[in-house]
Amino acid sequence: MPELPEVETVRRGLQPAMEGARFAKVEARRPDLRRPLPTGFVKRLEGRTVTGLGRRAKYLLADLSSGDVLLMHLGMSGSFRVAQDDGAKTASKTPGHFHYPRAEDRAHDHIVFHMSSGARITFNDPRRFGLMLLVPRAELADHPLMKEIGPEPLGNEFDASLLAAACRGKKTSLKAALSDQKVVAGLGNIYVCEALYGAHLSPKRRASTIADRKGKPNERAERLVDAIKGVLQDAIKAGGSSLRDHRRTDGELGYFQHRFRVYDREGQPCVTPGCKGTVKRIVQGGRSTFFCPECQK
DNA sequence: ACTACTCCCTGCCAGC
DNA sequence: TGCTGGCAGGGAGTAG
Repeated sequence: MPELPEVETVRRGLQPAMEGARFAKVEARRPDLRRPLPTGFVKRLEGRTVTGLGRRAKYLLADLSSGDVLLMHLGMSGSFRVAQDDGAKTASKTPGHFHYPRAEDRAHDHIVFHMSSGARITFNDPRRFGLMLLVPRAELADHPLMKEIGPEPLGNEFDASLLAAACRGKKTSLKAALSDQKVVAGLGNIYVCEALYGAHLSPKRRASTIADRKGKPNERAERLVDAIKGVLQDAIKAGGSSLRDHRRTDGELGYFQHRFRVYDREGQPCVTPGCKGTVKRIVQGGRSTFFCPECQK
C-alpha cells in the first residue's frame, strides 16, 4: 500500500503502543515474509524495550534496548492493527464507503507483538512483500537497504538544488526518477502522479530537464519540490490514503484518496481551472501513470 | 554506471 | 455462475 504518508500514519498509530513498552511475547506464525525472518527473531525481541519508533523512506525503524533496530517494511499489502490483549476491542468497526475487505483476514496475520503495555500489535500482509529485519544500530546507516536512500522529502535539506542534482543527466522519465528511492525517499506510484500533476509537469518528461547542464535547478524543479512537499503534507494530515485493504492502525480509513487529482481518474475531466483536458492513463515501467496531457508539460 | 525488464505473492474485478 | 487475464500502493535481481 504504503507510501510515505501511509507509513508515517502507521508510525504515529504504533508509537503510543510501542514506545516505552517491552515485547512480552512475540508470535511469528510463518518463517518468512518477502525474506526469511532473521535467525532468532522472536528471542531477539522478547524482553526488549522499544526506545523509539522512527521512519526512513517507507521503512519503520524501532530502536530496541538491546541495541538492535527492528526494521519493518509494509511492501504492497502490509498493515498493522493495534488492539488490547485483554480482548477489549479498541479498534472500532469501520464505515463502509470505500474499498475494504469483507472480513478481517486472519489467515494473513503473520506476526503478533504482545507488548507489556497490554497492546497487541498484529502485522497482516496477504502478498507477503513486507519485510522484518534486525540490524545492530551501529550498522544501520551502512545497511544495503538504507545506505542508498535519497533525502527525506519533508526534511529541511530537501530543496530544488538537491532534487535537480539528483536528476542531472538522467535520461529516464520524471516518473521513473521520482519513483526511484535513491533520488528522493518515500514516494510511490500515487504521490509521484499527484506531485507531477501539482507541478504541471509531464511524467514523460526527461528527468534531466529540471536541471541545467551543471545540475542547477530551474523553475520546474522549484515547482516540483513545492508540489512534492505539499501533497505529502496534505496526505499525512488526512491520515494517508485508503485503497483496497489498507487502513490505519486503529482500523479507520485514511481519506486522502478522496483528494486525488489524477490518480485512478482515467477518463475524468482535468480539475485544473480552465483546463479542458481529460485524465489519461499510460504505462511506464510496467505501472500505471495518470496525468493530464493538456496542462502537464 | 545507468536503464529496462522480470519476478516475488495473493486477491480482486471486469469481461467473457 | 464460473473461469481467466489483467491489475494492484514496492523493490530486488539480472541483463543489456
